[in-house]
Amino acid sequence: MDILHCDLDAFFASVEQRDQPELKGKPVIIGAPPNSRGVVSTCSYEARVFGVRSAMPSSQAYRLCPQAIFLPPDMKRYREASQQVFAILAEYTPIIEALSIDEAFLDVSASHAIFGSSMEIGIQIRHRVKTELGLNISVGIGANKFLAKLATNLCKPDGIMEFTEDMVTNLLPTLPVDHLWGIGAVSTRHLNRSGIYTVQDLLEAPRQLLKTLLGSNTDFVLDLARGVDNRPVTPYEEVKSIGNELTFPQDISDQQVIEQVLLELAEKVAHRLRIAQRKCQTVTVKLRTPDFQTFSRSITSPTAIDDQRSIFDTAWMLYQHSGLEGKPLRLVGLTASRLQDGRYEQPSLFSDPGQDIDSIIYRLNEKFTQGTIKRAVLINPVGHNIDQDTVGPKPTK
DNA sequence: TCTGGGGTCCTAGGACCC
DNA sequence: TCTGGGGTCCTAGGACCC
Repeated sequence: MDILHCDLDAFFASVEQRDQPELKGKPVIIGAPPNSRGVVSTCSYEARVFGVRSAMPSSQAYRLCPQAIFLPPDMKRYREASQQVFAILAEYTPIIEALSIDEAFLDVSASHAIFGSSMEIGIQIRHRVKTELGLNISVGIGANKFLAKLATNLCKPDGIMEFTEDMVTNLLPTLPVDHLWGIGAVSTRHLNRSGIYTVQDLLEAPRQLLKTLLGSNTDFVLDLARGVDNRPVTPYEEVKSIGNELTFPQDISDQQVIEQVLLELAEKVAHRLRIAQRKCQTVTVKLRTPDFQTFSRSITSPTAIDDQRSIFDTAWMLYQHSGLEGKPLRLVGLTASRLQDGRYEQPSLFSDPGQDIDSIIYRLNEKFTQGTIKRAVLINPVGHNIDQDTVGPKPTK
């Protein structure tokens, strides 16, 4: 029982209710406004009573709870609060794995001599986060990550629970299959169609059937179903991709607008690459049509890049060869992957004058505030010569 | 009802090489 | 003249997580 899973309750909404006392006790929804195409990011428990949930379209949330107070996310404040919480967690063990801004695993196996049992540590953490930061944090305790997280999910909100050996035997088998890590909406539907609803059903199902339903995930899921999870708590993992995307208020087919959006996305991605001291070899453009079909076009080059100009030029070229040029789109995204160490000059066959300019813009923006200086929209995307066959097939629909 | 934005991992087919 | 087998890389799509 050495793994703790700590999860802040309705985090964004709780920060707002803490800082604006007039919101206490009221349904608060953090996310996109109800008349937009966006979704709910987080909502207070007062809003959940009405059936409002994370990831639900804001328009639907409004229909369920018209009296709710809708607020846009203030990520800067949430990040500050998150850092304060993580500072408390770090006092109990150095082995912390952040799952997101409001969730973490702690390996406390070496912390008992100083801080007591896992339950005692959990109680201390909850007390301190509550009294020092005014936030509720739920804590699950288990022999491994999966059981600890399961405990949190069962004791939320504002709870603490240890998932005991006895619960592995008597409670885990009775839970619905979607409580298992990696079993989402699609797998649940497939399993249910085959008469598999609970963890016990899954354990009794023919292995061959599970293989066809779950593929390579089968062994991992069967382990979880028995309460086995050997994944270690990993404090740091190198980021593998950096991307930004944008859903438009209305569908856009004007190529000049798409160009401008790609330029802005390229600026954001390039800036984040530099912060992370990374360069990318692969650029991917994501396009979503009004019927919600999503297409991607990517290209990998032997030269790693991190400047806005090169990223934009590549993205624009991919868009122009996507087969969706001039078609209405509801979303455009841009992702950099195959990341390399960006601290050293990458060998290149060609010199790129744009890179120097971007370095200057970057440093100036670092020195003042980000976005003060921007590259003007004078980039001529022509000049790239790409073999059509290397871009991939055009969408058939 | 009408679907965000940030990610990770997996699969399958084709190109290409030996 | 009618066609191997293995391995790796790239690309596109999709499931899943928070």
